[in-house]
Amino acid sequence: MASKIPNALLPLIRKLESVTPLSQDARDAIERLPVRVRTLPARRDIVRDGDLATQCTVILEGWAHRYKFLSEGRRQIFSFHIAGDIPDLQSLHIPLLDHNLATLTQATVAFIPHESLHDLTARFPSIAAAFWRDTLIDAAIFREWLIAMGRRPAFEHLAHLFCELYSKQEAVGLAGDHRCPLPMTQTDLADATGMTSVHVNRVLKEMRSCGMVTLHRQTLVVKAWDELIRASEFDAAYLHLQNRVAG
Amino acid sequence: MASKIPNALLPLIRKLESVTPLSQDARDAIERLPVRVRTLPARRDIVRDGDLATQCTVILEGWAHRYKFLSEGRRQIFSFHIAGDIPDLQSLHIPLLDHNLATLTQATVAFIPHESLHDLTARFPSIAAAFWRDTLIDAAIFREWLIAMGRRPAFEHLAHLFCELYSKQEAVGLAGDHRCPLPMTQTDLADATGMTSVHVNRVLKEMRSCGMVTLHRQTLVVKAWDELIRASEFDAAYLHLQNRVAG
DNA sequence: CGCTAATTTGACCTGGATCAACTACGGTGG
DNA sequence: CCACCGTAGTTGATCCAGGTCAAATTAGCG
Repeated sequence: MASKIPNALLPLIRKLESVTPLSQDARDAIERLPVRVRTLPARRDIVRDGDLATQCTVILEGWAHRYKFLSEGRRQIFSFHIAGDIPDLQSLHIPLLDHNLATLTQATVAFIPHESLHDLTARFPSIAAAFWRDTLIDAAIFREWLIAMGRRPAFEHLAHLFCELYSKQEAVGLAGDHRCPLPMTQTDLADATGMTSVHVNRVLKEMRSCGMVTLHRQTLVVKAWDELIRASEFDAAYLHLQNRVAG
Repeated sequence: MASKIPNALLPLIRKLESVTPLSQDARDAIERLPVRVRTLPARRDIVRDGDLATQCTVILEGWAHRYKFLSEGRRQIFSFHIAGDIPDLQSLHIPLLDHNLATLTQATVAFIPHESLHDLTARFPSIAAAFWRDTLIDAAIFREWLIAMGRRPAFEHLAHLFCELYSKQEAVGLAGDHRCPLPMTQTDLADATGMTSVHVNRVLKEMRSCGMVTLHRQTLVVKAWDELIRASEFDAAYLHLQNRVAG
């Protein structure tokens, strides 16, 4: 089932361009990367804590997430990923994984050998820079999550997360009109925000009842974007998008 | 006062080598970087949220920290930095700062122009890789802080932070014998862990009274390292140190 | 239609926040 | 050398955001 699919990596190119300009040469080189494409069921681990990675994963369609388990079944989710993301790009320079990467929904992913990526970045410093930049934005998002965890109450925290996930999708053309897919369960949201699923549920109820946001059937609908931004003190600057979200 | 000081960047080399092996050529090239060395008082901002950076900062002596303010005086600290660290290395590829970098104690720092660093990384891919790797470890530490914020109770959270700060110092020869400098106030610890200084104080009291750790006069003394590790489920793997902490 | 996972709700509890003193200590100026 | 002052640390009393536990209710889905 290994195959080269023309333009399979288009989502990756679109994602990189949402964050860094690319030359035509660079785009072509990315499209010529050897890829192994797979479609995985929901909630399937892709790489695990402790693995030694030899390839990177590009999400082509669907959602993925990174997480880690602690004792007594506690779980922390670090990030959610959409088409175009390379959630384990870091394994290129730190092959020993310190957390898990798994699908969230059914997802189509492409695997690219580290070797090919090392070769690509050696030939195209601009792509190396774009990749590095991508991992730095990843870190910027972690910092924003840290703020939310440490200093924002539950309502603002969730509101902030919704702004982020909407903006990220909007930047690659997967969202618009103040609505977007959001296929995670309330338990996932809880493990991402350090709350309880019960409390997530109550906060969502409050958001619904104050007419700000609804989350139903895997779809987020923002009824009052400006208010949501204001309530969560969201500033998209940390996402370092090329084309800033209009509002 | 701008000057080239021979071996001024030795702490940087030592730090990089704690995390990646370097060739003699690479070490020499780093030592030849043009640096502007300054000694700054405690609590002095180095670069600020919103600045466009044109240089990177190497900590040569003393401590620094990164943080961000929210409304109503809330503050979140993201990281603490010691000799050898380049806390704003990311500005090399994302010049627009999304947080503040400041000294914590009086500190001696070296500034290196982005230009020189771009030139260096172009000539030495191995150094580029080491730098990239360093920013990735930075991100790994953020993930660990996220876990602590989201899923660890206060005692374990602080214990984990102490393990991390001890290990990081131990790796570059700044700590040993289960004791190390820790010059932050209880308010700083609170803003790093998402707690209140009052609660930090009570947790420290508990740690003291159960004979695990004392923190007095800017010095951390770990009385029961194994217990501390166990209590906080600390696993130094995420620091990706070359010479793993013995215990 | 039946089974399982996800959401929702209620009752109650607690870790950590808040508020308000009070104490210890390293300067610093007289 | 000491009196004074500002910062940091300590403590007690009280409160509440969010956790815990348990039981419905609902939504998907084969």
